[in-house]
Amino acid sequence: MTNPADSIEIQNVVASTGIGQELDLEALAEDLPGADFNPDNFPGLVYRTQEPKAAALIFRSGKIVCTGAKSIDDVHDALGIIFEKLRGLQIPVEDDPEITVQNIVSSADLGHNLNLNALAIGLGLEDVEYEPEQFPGLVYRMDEPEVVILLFGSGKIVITGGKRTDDAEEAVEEIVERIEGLGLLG
Amino acid sequence: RLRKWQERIRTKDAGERNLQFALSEIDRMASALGVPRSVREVASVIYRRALNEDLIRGRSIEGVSTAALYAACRQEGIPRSLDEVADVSRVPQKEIGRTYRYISQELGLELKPVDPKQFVPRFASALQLSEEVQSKATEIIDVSAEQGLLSGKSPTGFAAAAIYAASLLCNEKKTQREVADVAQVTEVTIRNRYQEQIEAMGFR
DNA sequence: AAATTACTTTCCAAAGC
DNA sequence: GCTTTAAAAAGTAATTT
Repeated sequence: MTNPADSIEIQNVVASTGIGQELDLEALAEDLPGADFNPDNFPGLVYRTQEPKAAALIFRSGKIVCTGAKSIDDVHDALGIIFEKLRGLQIPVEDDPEITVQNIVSSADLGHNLNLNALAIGLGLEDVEYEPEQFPGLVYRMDEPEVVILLFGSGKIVITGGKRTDDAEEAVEEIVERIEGLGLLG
Repeated sequence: RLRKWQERIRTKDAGERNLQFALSEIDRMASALGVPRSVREVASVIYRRALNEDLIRGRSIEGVSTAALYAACRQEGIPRSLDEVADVSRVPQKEIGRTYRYISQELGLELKPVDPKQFVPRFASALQLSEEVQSKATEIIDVSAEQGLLSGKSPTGFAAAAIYAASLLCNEKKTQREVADVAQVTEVTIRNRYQEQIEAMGFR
């Protein structure tokens, strides 16, 4: 018996921070090789780090959004690289900018096929969105922890909306408990 | 005070005009889809409820009208696919789906997932297939759904494959292309669902 | 007819329209 | 609301080989 919680893999971490300094993005786009800046499309400058792989959106206000990292450590490493790059360009960056994790996307496997039709009714149609004509996954909004879970017929799931690593773990335990309680887990 | 009173009249008038427009649009789309008058009335009730609950704000009247009609068809057990509804609407399919999910949630419609079997009579008659093919298709849907093959699958594609399979079994063959056209799915989808369903039925 | 690419859904922050 | 960024799940669709 493998525990579904052990199958959890973090797929993406979204975090925000700021250097406490206004930026001239036009100039930065020139000085940062590989930077994408299209102010007509989007006000942020896009910069990608290779190792760890992540993408940062850098704004005129000095605020930064980091996404695509596979762990919270990777978020710190990727942002650390960006902070150093900016310092190298003579841009003053706060000593330890506060980094706030905004969202963690994880995947997991419940290990059994799911009858999504029965699950939609069992979990309660008021908390569920299941429209297989539009998307194959069942969308379940959980109250505690406050996350959104996408459940698929294969038993694979996606947990998103949480800010702590523990959220995914608690969510998996809770959803397994609920599905078992309904007698709908293999 | 007077200004506020005038404003109220103005919004009420606008609301009335908009309601009239919405109801005429529901009527127009319902006619184009060939749904019975009872469904139009259900759609009208849903639209009025959405209006009373102030769900139209930030959304187009057309979008809410179409979503109300889509919901009404489902509620009455004679669903139309989003593709079919989009064909007679002025708003894109994506917006209809998003608006439907919103009003469905807010009004607490709690509609169950669409049952593929509900498409069988309409698709089969469009293909001029017999009653025998219809009941065979229904049986195929029941058996394969019981074996868990339905989870996550599009109800139109599932129904289309069952109809295709049933037409073969009853010697009233329709091509995958013919079935795909009435169900608005691709031949690839029919082929994929067909293989699974045949297996589930114990054929082949 | 198989492979590839791309789009559907969920989450979140950022600045500005 | 929208715009952009990232990532997974699985189904469907449009292209390409």
